Amino acid sequence: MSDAFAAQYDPAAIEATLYAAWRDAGLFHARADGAVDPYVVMMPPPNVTSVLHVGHGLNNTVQDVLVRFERMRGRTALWLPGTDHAGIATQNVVERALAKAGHTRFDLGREAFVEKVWEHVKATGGSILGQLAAIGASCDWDRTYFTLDPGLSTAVREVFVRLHEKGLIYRGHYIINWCPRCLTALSNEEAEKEEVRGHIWHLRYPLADGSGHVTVATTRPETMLGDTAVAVHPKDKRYRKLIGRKLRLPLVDREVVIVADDAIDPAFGTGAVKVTPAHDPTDFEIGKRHGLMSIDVMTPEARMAATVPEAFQGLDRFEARKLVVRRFEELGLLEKVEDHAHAVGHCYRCHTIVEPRLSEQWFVKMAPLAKPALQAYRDGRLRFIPEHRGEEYAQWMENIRDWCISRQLWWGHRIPVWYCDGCGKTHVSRTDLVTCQCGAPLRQDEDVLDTWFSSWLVPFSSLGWPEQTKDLAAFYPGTVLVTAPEILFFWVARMVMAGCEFMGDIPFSTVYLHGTVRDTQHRKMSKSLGNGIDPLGVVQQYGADALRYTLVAGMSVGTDVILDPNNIEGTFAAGRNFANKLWNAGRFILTNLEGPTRPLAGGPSALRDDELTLADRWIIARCDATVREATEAYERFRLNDAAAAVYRFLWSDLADWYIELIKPRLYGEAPGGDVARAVALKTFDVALRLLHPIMPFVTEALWQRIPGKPDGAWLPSAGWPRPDGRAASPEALRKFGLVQELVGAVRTIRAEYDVQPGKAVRVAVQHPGAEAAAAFRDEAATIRRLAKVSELIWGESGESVGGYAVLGDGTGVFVPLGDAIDVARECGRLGAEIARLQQLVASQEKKLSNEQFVSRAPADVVGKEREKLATWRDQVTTLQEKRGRLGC
RNA sequence: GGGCGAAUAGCUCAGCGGUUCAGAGCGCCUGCCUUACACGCAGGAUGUCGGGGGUUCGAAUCCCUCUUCGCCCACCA
Repeated sequence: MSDAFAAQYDPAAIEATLYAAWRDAGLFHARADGAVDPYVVMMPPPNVTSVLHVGHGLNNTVQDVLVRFERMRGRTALWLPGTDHAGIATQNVVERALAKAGHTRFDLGREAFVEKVWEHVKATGGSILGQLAAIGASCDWDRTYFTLDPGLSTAVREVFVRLHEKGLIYRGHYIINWCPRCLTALSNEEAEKEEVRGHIWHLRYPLADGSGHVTVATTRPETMLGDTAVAVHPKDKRYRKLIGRKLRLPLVDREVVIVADDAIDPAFGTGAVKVTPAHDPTDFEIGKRHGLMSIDVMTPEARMAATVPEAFQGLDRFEARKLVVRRFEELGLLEKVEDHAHAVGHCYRCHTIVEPRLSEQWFVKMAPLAKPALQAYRDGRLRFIPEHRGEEYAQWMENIRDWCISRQLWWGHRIPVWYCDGCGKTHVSRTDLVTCQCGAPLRQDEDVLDTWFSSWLVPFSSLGWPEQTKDLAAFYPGTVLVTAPEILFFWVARMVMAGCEFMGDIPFSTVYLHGTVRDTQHRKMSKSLGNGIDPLGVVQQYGADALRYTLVAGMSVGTDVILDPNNIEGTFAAGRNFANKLWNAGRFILTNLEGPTRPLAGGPSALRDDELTLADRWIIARCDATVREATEAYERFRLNDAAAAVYRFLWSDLADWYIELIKPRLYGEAPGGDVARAVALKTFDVALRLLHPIMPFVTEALWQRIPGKPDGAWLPSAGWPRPDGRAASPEALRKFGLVQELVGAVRTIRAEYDVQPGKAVRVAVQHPGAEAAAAFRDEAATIRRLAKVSELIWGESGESVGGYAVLGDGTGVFVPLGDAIDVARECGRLGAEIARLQQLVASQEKKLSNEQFVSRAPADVVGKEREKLATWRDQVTTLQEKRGRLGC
């Protein structure tokens, strides 16, 4: 450590050094041998090429706080980091780079392209992990994984083969979500439904015999080029007679039949539905039931294919839509157009509208996997925070649909399936195959697996599965999964299913879903909106602790974190200021240790009561209460409460009061300096530990300077403070509370009467309660010092002009101010105060004269209310006496 | 179309086992460079706790309803 103890905390000067020291000391490494009550957190692996954004910042700060907390409590804490190869996203990045040079991946060919992606990943990939270090993330870097690592790839194949053997993986022709931009199939989850305001067109299809027409309603007129039927409900009287009749499809001049199908809702649209089996899932099912033809009318890029009339060929689907509508209009077959809002799927990577498309893909049968995963939730073995998220999980599990896992990409785990063109056999294999048993060469399936097909395995694949490793034995199942709600279904739910299927147990028992970081208009932060906050910029300018504190203090269970990208200073200053406050409090305590002090091996309570002042006992009690509050808050994931508790203790109690009032003792102007030093140091030490999970750097920087700290000891492994029964003292809290009230009252009077800051005043304390009297005697020096009081008078001061106040326990406070004050103003003030109290008295009397209340409310409640009334009455009497003496 | 959250000081939010609960931080106003800190100290103002109705001796706190935001799910073309 540098010896500089500057008046201003400089995070940039110490963060990197401290982080390296922790890492080099092996503090973040969890040993599988002799692991103690393991606490395991799987980091949601960021995309390998991504750059840290504030969402990552929030997610990883939360994980780090939890992990540091549990590690300090002595548990073997494993926070396992990794990166995701992110199939579509990463391939897109490299393809865009190629496009700039005027090339496509097809120009390069598969092998060269994949090589290129690897180059890109090796050159730039994983830098996000270094960025996590910059915010203080205490992950076990020795175990960092990449989803394309050999070990994880083995796990992927193992899982594919096992599921296939169980009949849970199959290949088939179905309507899937197709992204015409990424040129790949997507899962249902990857096609994000978004409300789109469009139109619904009513198109007339003439009957083949010219005897009339049927009107169909559609939101996608261009698909009519691929219609092979019109369907109506079998019981729909309007159309019953037409079932089986033929229609002549305009534009394509094809005859299509009218079929009856239960899937049709007679109440919607016209009750007659055009059927396009190749471009709509419902139509596909109808087509299967009625043996209809499927005509694919689009190319992979969603242009009109060679299967449509020449006039439409090559047109983009939306151009084709316009043209179809125009043609219908020209033919007099466009009945009407209505506005219509409906949910349309968008590619989650490039936001292009997905096209439902018939194609051959690989699927995982999900229902059997969902069963135990749902059961775990129903049993209470898997819990969600906030709780209501569990219902979303359950709903999804209950309505689960099969998972399309094949992607028409090149970057990813290639599907471990080989086809023989000789004998036609299909081989599913753990190892690469070259030749078929029949002697013919094999060719591997061209597709790769969905990126999530590797990430759903990480709770065990990252620990060495399918090998039975020590890590796996020690750290599976894990403990908590921390993430944003967005990937609940993509990742969390699937991990639970994989854990149940392959490990026989859920991978974690708690899912903590924190909010999303949004701007003040509640918009998600994103590059395209330009409303993002660069966490690394914040770290540079304000320090990692300020970033972390702001994120943690701003979050509460179940709500989003709102930050203002247009007011970075206002957003992060509080965190920076707090770090600086801490730094200066520490600077004061640590530089005032010269002179005798007490070794406090057993904690503050090791001091004998008779050598502690009221203030000492108070701060010790407050410290102890803070230990309880903070610990419970961390345990309950109420990180903002933990932050607030320690903030209050450090700033309001320790800095504002205790440090101020022990100054005379430290300077040798009052006895007990050794005890004050010991108490200040010890309570400060405790506070540093309590705050370390949230603000690791500044706490460590200060803790390293604590004298007597064992050589080579670091805060992350320094242990967690325990609540101490002997330290708790309600009596000290009450009594010192009265001292604070008294000081506050005098300060208020001083301010109200513009008494010069340097000028001392006298204070008369009148009919104090027993505790107040004792407290004021004990802390007379404190009162004199903090309220600038020259003399504490017991009873009457003999003067009549001055400021009055009444403390909560009824003690009167009179500050004689001689001619220096405005009598009329003080009379008014007293009058207002009396009126306020009288109102309270009146409503209290009413309450207590209410027979219903007195008889029905619990006795202790009634007793308390009576006490309140008595106190207020006393206060009124006191104030009226004062008013009388002022001659109001 | 289903399901679910949230509405409390100018801002972000606590408080929701009913009876000192109307609070915190930031912001704002006033006075202070008091030998740890002006990224500071002291003092202060601000809210019919979204509207309406109900239960109760008593409701931000429980129930109903309305309004406004937000989230999740959904093959009504």
